[in-house]
Amino acid sequence: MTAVRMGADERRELVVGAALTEFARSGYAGTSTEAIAKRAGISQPYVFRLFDTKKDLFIAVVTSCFNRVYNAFLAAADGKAGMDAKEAMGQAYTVLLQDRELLTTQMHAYAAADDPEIREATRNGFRRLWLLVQRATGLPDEGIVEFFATGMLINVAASLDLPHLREPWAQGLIALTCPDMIVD
Amino acid sequence: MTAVRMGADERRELVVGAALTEFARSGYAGTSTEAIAKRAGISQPYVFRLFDTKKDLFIAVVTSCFNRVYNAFLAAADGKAGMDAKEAMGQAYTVLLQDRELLTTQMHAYAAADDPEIREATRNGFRRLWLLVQRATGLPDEGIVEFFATGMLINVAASLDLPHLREPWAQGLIALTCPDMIVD
DNA sequence: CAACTAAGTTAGTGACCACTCACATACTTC
DNA sequence: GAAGTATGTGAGTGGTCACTAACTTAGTTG
Repeated sequence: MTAVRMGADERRELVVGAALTEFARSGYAGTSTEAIAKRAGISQPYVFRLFDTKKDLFIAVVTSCFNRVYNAFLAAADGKAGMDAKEAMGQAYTVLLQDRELLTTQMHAYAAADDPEIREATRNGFRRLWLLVQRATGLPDEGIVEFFATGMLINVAASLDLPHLREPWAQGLIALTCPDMIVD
Repeated sequence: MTAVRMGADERRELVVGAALTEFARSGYAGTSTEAIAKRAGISQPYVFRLFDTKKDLFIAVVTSCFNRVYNAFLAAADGKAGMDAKEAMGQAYTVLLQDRELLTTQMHAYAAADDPEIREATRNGFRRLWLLVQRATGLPDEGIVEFFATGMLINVAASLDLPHLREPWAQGLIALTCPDMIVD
């Protein structure tokens, strides 16, 4: 059986999407290239023609995640400044996080950052975001720190699936950081 | 060759310590029980006599991490309340984080929380901390959220090794969240 | 249509890994 | 000192995994 023929770049994007789903669930070390290939609908060796190593693929996935956040922030802050821009970007983040894969992959990237190449890719994504928020809001460091600190707490809350945990402390946390995630 | 004989409980603690080091570096899926056994100075099969599964061992490690933080917070807040208690616990956290293993293991626990058993253990640790901080400070939810949000940003910053990154944005982040981690 | 290139596959391979089994050796207790 | 129990090991085992080699098929171009 042969997959429908496709340009390599297009196929690569498709594989990155499949890999995102798998890496989000099981992390870098816990995901097999076989699982990714199956989800992408291609043979497993072909993954290695498109990406030299599993690590390269993981880095491509992480980079793509950060890019999506970057673009969403950029669009949200367009024409705004100061607290207006900050709030717009915060809002944009909670919308993005409806896609839990984006978020868990981010956590896996931080966790896997012991590896130098993965660390550098993750750093680059994070730095680009930081500088963007700084530029778009013009706020002092305290404001940027608060923005990202809240974001990271949201990530952890989602990792632990707190929105589905019917306990007051968890509901309070969600209500204050990302009310959009409340389920009922 | 046979290891010096030891009570099972004592040996278990020793293995948890060795496993902490290995899991911190490579995460749950990325760490082999062989590596843990080697570090602990025992045979690999004996790991499985002490802990039924690799997952059980990982959970023991995660639980032990949270317990260490819990005890440190408890001691720091002793006899204090309100912002005093909060500051004391924040200070205690930055001291704890001199041990990077504690912190990276935490990140690995969040990342591995897709597994239900690991998620529950991690949740339990997090909840215990949250309720302790709430009780010890008596602050409203906003204050607790801010405390943990900052903590999570510190975790990420340490994962990305930002203290060693000589860039202004990173140094600013560190200076505002955990100045104790500045290296020079 | 022949020569070439790009897309994709099948069939491995060597290494590793969680976990098991059967056995050995040291303490304890009566 | 014999019997029992807890601590520990050596030698597998079935399965998985990242990655490779060699081949096929589909477009493309002169």
